[in-house]
Amino acid sequence: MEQALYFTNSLSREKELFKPLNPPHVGMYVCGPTVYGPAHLGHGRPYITFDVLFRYLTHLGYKVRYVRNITDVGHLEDEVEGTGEDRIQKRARLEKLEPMEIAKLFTDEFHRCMRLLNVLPPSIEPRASGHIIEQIEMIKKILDNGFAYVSNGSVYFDVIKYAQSHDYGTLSGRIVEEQLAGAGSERRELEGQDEKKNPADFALWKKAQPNHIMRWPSPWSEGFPGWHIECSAMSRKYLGETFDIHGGGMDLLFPHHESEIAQSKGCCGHAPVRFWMHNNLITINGQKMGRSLNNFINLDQLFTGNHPLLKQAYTPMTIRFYILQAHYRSTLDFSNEALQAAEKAMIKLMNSVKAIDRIKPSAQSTVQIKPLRQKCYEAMNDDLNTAIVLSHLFEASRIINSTITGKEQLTAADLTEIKKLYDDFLFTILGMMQENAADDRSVDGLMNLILSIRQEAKLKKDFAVSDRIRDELLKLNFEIKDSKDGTSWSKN
RNA sequence: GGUCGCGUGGCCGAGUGGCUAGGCAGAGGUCUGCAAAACCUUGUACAGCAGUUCGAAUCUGCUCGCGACCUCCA
Repeated sequence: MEQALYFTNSLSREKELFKPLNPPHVGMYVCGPTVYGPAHLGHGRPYITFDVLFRYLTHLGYKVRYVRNITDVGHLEDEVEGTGEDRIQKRARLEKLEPMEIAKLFTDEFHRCMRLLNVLPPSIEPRASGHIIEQIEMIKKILDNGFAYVSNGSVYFDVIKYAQSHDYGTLSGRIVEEQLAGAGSERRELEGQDEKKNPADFALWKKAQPNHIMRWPSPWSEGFPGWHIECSAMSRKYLGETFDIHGGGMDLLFPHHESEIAQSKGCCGHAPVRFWMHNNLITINGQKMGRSLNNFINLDQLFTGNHPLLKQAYTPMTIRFYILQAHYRSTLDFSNEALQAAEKAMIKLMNSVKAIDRIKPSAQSTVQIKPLRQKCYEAMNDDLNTAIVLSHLFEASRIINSTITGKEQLTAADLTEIKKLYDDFLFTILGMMQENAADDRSVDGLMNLILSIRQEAKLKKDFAVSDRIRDELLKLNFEIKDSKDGTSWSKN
């Protein structure tokens, strides 16, 4: 099916029709995690957002190469304290672990969380530490082109020089002159600032301090790559000098992505990315959730409920649903109330999906099912509006439930249609999944036995027994529901 | 100070000129031995002020409030 997908290109700040460079192939790069700590809720959002984009593009028939990096080279821990100590190194020293051991630990942890959230693995997941050579090659080329200079063993990108022949700041709407004017009233004291010709310059290669463990040889010094160069080098290697989509959180727009553009142009002479996409941040009490603000809740803590701000545990699918209920370009505020509402809504939706099989087809349908599919496509095509897609799926849910209570009727064909709607949009594209799916057959058998005993008790009007069975099962998280047609159960 | 964005009914959260978003919570009802679920009904919402328009939550201006980023916190 041919669908015209529009999404907001951060470069123009407008919705643009997406056309890949080389259809049906799509190259997509998303900034991945730095693996020096556990992933928190704020990290969950971009990976879920771009997972949905990956899934949707794939669903539309594109051949997507999705590259998401792992940053494991570490950078400065705390420049304000002036220690210059590598973050990963600091953790390692504290916990007496090798830096790479830490990186491995949190990479595994990250993967585990992504799996639980049903985030598909990317096509390629390159590590920064495995692409030092590519980064050095790129820096060399930028130096050759005259857009960088060596200073005391470090290499800096020359923003002023670059801005004379190229647009700088187009992505973030910044003007070099204003940056240089030093308008910032409280400019921070940054380590290595005196090595730069200009405060606007940024590092491509940093010479390592003696206590810096993570280091690699280079033509300029033993050191490590600058903050931005890894994404440029790895995207170029796997997606080419120009590729379709680059995604990430809005907090990366400047300086990270702006620098990526400058580096790539400085190296190859043209812009690396055609469509930039940025998801908004998750806030808590109106403030950005982030490591630096120390107001984050780890994904694992959400899953276990083990955090002082959490009133209960939330399942991975609840988290995913909560994120999908908002549009990706809006901020999303954390609260227990919001998560609890999402949990209930999700369970309601999932229950009606399960209930489809209980419906007996009718000769005629009393409602139109077909239009829902096109409405879902329209919502996805309009800047990935997952919130609207969900509202249509709730409409389908209402139809299913009304059919069960006899208010509506559906033909076998429409039942198939509605099932396919959920398969495609809820499961395949939005990536939701049933969490407590039908365990195993022995539970089915046991439940059938117990429920038949309860049914006999009810027929004998022995409600003490029937209620006891129901209440005790509920304590074990098996919820049973009586209806005219019999009793159904679900595990919560 | 600069750049960008936000302010929607009790809560979360869609929506960019006229048509019910949706979810959660609340109220009433149907069903039911009770309960739960489900279904039906129910909401003076669009920060404030002024303007454009036949018509604005949606466009313009101003005011107030909040947030993100501002060069090495991915």
